[in-house]
Amino acid sequence: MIREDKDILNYIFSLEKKSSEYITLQHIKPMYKIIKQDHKTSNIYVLKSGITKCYLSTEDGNVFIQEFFGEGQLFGEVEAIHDTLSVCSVESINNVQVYAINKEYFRDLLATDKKFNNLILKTLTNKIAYKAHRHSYNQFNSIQSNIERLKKIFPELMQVISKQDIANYLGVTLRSLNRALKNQIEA
Amino acid sequence: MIREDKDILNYIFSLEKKSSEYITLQHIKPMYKIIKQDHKTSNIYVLKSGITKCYLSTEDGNVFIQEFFGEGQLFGEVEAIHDTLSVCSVESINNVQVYAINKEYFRDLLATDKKFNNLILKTLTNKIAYKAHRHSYNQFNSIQSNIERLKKIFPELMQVISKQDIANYLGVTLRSLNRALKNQIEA
DNA sequence: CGCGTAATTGAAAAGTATCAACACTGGTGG
DNA sequence: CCACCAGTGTTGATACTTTTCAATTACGCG
Repeated sequence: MIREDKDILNYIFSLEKKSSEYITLQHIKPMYKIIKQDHKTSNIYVLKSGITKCYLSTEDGNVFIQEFFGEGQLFGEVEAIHDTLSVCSVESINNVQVYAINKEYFRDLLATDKKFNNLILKTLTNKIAYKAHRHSYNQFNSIQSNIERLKKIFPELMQVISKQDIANYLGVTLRSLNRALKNQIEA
Repeated sequence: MIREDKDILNYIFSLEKKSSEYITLQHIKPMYKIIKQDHKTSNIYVLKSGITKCYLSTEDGNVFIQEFFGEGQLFGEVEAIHDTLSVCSVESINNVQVYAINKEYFRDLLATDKKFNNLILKTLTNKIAYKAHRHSYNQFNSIQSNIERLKKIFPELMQVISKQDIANYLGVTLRSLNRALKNQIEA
């Protein structure tokens, strides 16, 4: 559920020193919007520590959490490659450290650094495969089995992430989530 | 709903002549599995004409259609880049023509041909953005509005794609789809 | 014609959303 | 120190949506 990507993180770490003008480390408090949906982005980010949520808001005020990002996860890259306004918002959940990478520098790396290019390709395909499975699983399983699955792969779930966020991740109401949780205990 | 990708198609077309040993045009009948889930793949495909469906089957026999592919759409690339067994199955819906690209050649292109590399990056990010919006929309809207949306962006829907496939795309039962369609007419 | 696949429909059961009330917690100011 | 407030979490009752199960019809094709 909260994926990580050590390969990216290590690589960025190795770049950090020699490219300090393009890669800066930022310390961010909880509930800060690092990327705002439908806005222009000027950086690509790699999460060094903490957890963020990536979500999409609809016109009628609904929020759907696409994914929680863990260590090493990359975001803002879709916008940089595709040159569009931001697709999602990304917001810190706890205290977070991110490497902010200058967009032009990122594009440059992508064009000139084969190893980096390959890492990004892998990250993108990972994201695609992740989304495919996630959507499929969501559709066919009850709220209850979805929660059980989340708890299995991420036991600290309830301590770290608010109920509302979990509900928004599963695409259900908070009420339904609570009922499912209660039934689980009884069963 | 059925996306296309002329850029990829044109580029493959331009490569076809000089690389005929690695790129072959295949003519395929309806209901043929071009890629089988959980199997090794040896080609990457670009759809020249026709429509295919890309779907994921679950252990308990459910089928969830990720996407319908139209002209120029690429598939098998996730497996090639990531070097895994196939994530989804891809099956022809009508008569279909595909360019089958040798996997090694594809990787070679990706590493040496900057324009190609860039096209693939764009295609991957497109796919991610598409999936993000699709999943979100699916969650928050009733079956009825989902259908209305599909009909708007693809009016020939009902003539081209079976009801069962549409239901599997929306992640609902055929019964529910039929009820929604009937209500739509009455309203 | 007869067969298999696709499509349609009804009724009951299960799952979810909506609305609304109430409990718990950690801070803030009087 | 207590009262108050905002944010978060909990719970019940009811209405609505979707699935499940099952029966029937329509269609294309050898």
